[in-house]
Amino acid sequence: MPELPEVEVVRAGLAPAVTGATVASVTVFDERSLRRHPGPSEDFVARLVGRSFTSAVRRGKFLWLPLAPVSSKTQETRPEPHDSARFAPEAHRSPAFSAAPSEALVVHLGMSGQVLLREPGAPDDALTRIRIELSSPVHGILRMNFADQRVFGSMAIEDLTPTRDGQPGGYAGQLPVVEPVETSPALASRPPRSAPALIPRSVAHIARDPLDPAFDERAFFAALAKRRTGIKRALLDQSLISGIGNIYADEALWAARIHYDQQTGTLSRATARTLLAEVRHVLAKALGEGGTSFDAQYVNVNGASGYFSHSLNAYGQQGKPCPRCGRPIVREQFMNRGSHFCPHCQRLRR
DNA sequence: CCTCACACCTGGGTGC
DNA sequence: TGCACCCAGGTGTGAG
Repeated sequence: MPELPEVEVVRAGLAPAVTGATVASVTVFDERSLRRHPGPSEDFVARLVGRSFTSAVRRGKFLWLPLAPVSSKTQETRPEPHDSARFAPEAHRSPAFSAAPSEALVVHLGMSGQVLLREPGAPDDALTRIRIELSSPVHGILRMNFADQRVFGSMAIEDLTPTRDGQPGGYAGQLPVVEPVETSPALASRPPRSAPALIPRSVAHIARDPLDPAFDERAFFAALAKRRTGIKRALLDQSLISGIGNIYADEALWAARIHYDQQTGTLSRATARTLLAEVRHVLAKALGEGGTSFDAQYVNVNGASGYFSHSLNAYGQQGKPCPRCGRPIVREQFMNRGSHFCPHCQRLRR
C-alpha cells in the first residue's frame, strides 16, 4: 500500500504483533521480493530466524522492524512496554537495552504490497511472496504474509546508521501522554521520549515526511525555490518530502488550487506554506479514515479496506464536477501517470 | 549536481 | 469466449 497513510495503517497494525515477537521460520516463495536484500535468500532467512523485533518504525512510505541484538547468552525475549504507549524502544536508559539494534527488516510495499497477519495454518493469501512465522509472548504463533501482485515491493535486512540530524529515524507510535506532576516549562517543552536516531541505509536519503515533528520546513521551502521543475514532480520526489504519492499529490494540489506543472520557483512562500498545510491536512484526514482503497489491493494487516476513497476531490474524479466550482475535473497524462485537476481552479500562472 | 525517461512487474477491466 | 490493449497507489538508475 503505497502512500503514507496506507503504510502507517500497516505500521500501526503490525507494531503490537511484532514487538517482542521472535521469528520462528521464514519461507521465501519468490526471490524477486528480496531484490533489495544484499545477499541470497538463504542469507535473508538465516539472519532472521531466531531474532526478535523491537518495534515498527516508518518514514514516508518506508517501514522497518529493528532487530534486537543477538544475545550470546540467551535467546530469551525481554519484556517490553506495549507499543501503543511509547515511541521506539530506547537503547540507552535501562540496562535491558544496553545494546541498540544494529539492523532491521526493511519493508517497502511498492505499488501493490500488503503485509497480512494470519493465524497459523490459515490458507495463504493470494500472491504471498514471503511468509514469516512469529512467536509472540502476547499473541502466540502468528503468520506475517508479504503479498505483492506487481513485485515492486520488497523485504530486506539492512544495517541501521545514525540519522544526520540526530533526530529519531522515523515514527514508531504515539508518544505517551505523560504529564509530569510538577510541570516545569523546561520539562513541558521537551518530548517525554525519543525514538532511536537510527535509519536503514537504503532509507537514509529519503527526506522526513511532513507529519514528522523533525520535518525541516525551511529546507523544503528553500529546495522548492531552487528547483527548476513542476510542483507535482517535487511533491513526488521522496528526497525532498516523503510519503506523498500520486493520489495525495493531486488532492493537495487541488485543495491549494495549484496546477500540477506550476514551476516550483514561481510559488510564493505563502503559497508554499498553504500547499504544505494542505498536504498535511489530506494525509492526516486519510489516516483518520484508514487510508484510501479502491479494491482488495489496499488493506490493513487484517485485510480490511480504508474509506478515504469516498473523500477524494480530484484523484480519479475525471468528468465529475469539481466540488468547488462545479466544472468537470480533467485527467491528463503526466510523468507516465494520470494527473487529475480542475482546469478552472488550478490554472498555470507565469 | 540536477532533471527526466525508463525499467522493473502482474492482473483486472474494457472494448472489439 | 478470446484477446489485445490500457490502467494501476513507487523507486532506482543512468543518460544528457
